[in-house]
Amino acid sequence: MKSLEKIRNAGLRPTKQRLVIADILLDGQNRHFTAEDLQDEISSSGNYMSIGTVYNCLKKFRECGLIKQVKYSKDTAVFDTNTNHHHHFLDEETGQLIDIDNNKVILKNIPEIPNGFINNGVEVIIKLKRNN
Amino acid sequence: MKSLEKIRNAGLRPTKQRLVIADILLDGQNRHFTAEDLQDEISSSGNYMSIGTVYNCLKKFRECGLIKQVKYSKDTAVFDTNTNHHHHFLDEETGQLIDIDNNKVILKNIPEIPNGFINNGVEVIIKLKRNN
DNA sequence: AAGTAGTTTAGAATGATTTTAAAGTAAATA
DNA sequence: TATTTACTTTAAAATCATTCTAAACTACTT
Ligand SMILES: [Mn+2]
Ligand SMILES: [Mn+2]
Ligand SMILES: [Zn+2]
Ligand SMILES: [Zn+2]
Repeated sequence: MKSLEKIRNAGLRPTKQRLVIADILLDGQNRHFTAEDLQDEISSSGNYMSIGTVYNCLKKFRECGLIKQVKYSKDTAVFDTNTNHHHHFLDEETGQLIDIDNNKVILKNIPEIPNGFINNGVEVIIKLKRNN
Repeated sequence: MKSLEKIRNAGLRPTKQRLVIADILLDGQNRHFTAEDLQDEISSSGNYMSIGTVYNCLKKFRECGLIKQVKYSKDTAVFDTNTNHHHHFLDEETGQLIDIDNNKVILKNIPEIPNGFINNGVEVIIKLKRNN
């Protein structure tokens, strides 16, 4: 599917900037990146985009489910092009994330959900340390 | 154990400010709080402390293992007085955390650790949504 | 008591993200 | 197609949590 269609299907206006970002991000690869990482890739691809627009686009993409955001990697916002329910290995030193397929992790016990709430998704983080 | 001992045992100098904080935090209750939350509690207890000092103390307490830090709750730093290995319920709307005992969660499968790394701890987050 | 290293503080600096408001563009309407 | 409307982009300023700076202070050592 073309970037134009993906953006239209998501209910967003296909601006030049959103198309540039969609071309970079929505290529089937699973990536974890910051706003600045993306701005650098945009530059490398021969385009220019203000950092404000990068943030605006990422917010819109997130809101309509084209990407996700990961909260535990770095102190800066990290986005994730893998929109499936999945888990992560996390190298706490560097913030590097590696995807874990949902079906690779099986929880035997899940504790009782507190009163007034419902389970809205389980996320497993396996923290990693370099071995030597 | 008295706050003075706890601080000494942790290898820190028992300053007036660290004692005030230890009195508030290390009372056996399990709390999740921000630097500003703590500064408010310090004020309520009739003491004054600059926000810089609150941050300095929390950093020292964290470094010597008297408290932990949770990375996925809010955008601001959240600290945790429960230093045992444990998991969390997370209300994503509010950032509220509820502790889950380590033994309440059993993982049946853990995927193979990537090459060059070792497992440095598994953390489970059960996201919650208000039910109605 | 004197010296040294560590700590507190107000205020400045930092840096990621958001806001502002003006100019530009996509979609809707005539 | 021309006009209108709503949304988007942008540079620059603002925000805000956190860290840094450097001077005054304090705990510990000798
Ligand atoms: Mn860069
Ligand atoms: Mn407050
Ligand atoms: Zn991922
Ligand atoms: Zn906790």
